[in-house]
Amino acid sequence: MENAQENLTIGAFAKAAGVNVETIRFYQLKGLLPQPERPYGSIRRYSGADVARVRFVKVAQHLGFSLDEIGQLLKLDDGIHCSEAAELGALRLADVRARLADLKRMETALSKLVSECDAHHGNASCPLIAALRCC
Amino acid sequence: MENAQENLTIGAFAKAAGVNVETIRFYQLKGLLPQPERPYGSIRRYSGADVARVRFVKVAQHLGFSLDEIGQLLKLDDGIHCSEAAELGALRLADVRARLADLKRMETALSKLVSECDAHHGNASCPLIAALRCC
DNA sequence: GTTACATCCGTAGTCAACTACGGAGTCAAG
DNA sequence: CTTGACTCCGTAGTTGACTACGGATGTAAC
Repeated sequence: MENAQENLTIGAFAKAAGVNVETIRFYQLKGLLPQPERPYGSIRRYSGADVARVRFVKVAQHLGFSLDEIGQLLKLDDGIHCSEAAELGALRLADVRARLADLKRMETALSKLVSECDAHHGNASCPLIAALRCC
Repeated sequence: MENAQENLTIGAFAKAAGVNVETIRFYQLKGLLPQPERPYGSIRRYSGADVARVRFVKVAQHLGFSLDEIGQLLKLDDGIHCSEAAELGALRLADVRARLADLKRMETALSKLVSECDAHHGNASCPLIAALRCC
């Protein structure tokens, strides 16, 4: 199944993967994609497996993994190094939770200030500016 | 009150504000700090008001404002442009909330995957890797 | 008055993840 | 067999918020 596309040129490959051609080349440079064979100084060809690999990268990125970490995950992509993968996932999770806590703090502070500003009518000084100035 | 430090050199100023000397100069370049007078080709001097200004920048940064936005806020720092400040704050708040939602989605997905990995003992393939591969 | 440290200033480098450019080579259609 | 699009490849630019460098000058202490 899903043997739809083989022998793609880099342009068709990029389109199939939903990224720019330049991104493909960038990923090759970074080692996230193999440099494909190039028979007799001609053009490189890509397969559905390559498309899947780029999708893997994009999904992982969406979960907060950096390209470096995704490179490590791709090395574990034999399915048998689950604990290593889980370890990377746990690191990411911790980071995501830390950022979440940070953003929640921002949200609390900002929404308080904005609503104070909205309620502010007199000639007292602006609560938002005052909050920034005082601390 | 708080007339503690006047006539600070840039080094003392940076220390008092908790940033590097280079950061001060960078802020001057960006227009966040005024270029102070320099009598007869000598050394610039800074006051407590400058320290307060840098603190303002740092507090605002912590709430998610970019340096550009902070520049705008500083222009409103007369306390009478509350609605403009509130508008900037509302923009930031919307952005913070969007990022919050994004991170929450990441958190949900990642924590599910990591706990599945932790519960994974057999020789089935790694849930995390599988999740990245399939989508 | 000399030494040692601070300041001045412009330019360049850092990080991540691309994006853009440009000149050459290759490929497919007509 | 030519035209026009695509590909190759290396290098450079982008964004934001700094950080580093380095030679010249100022300044404070002894």
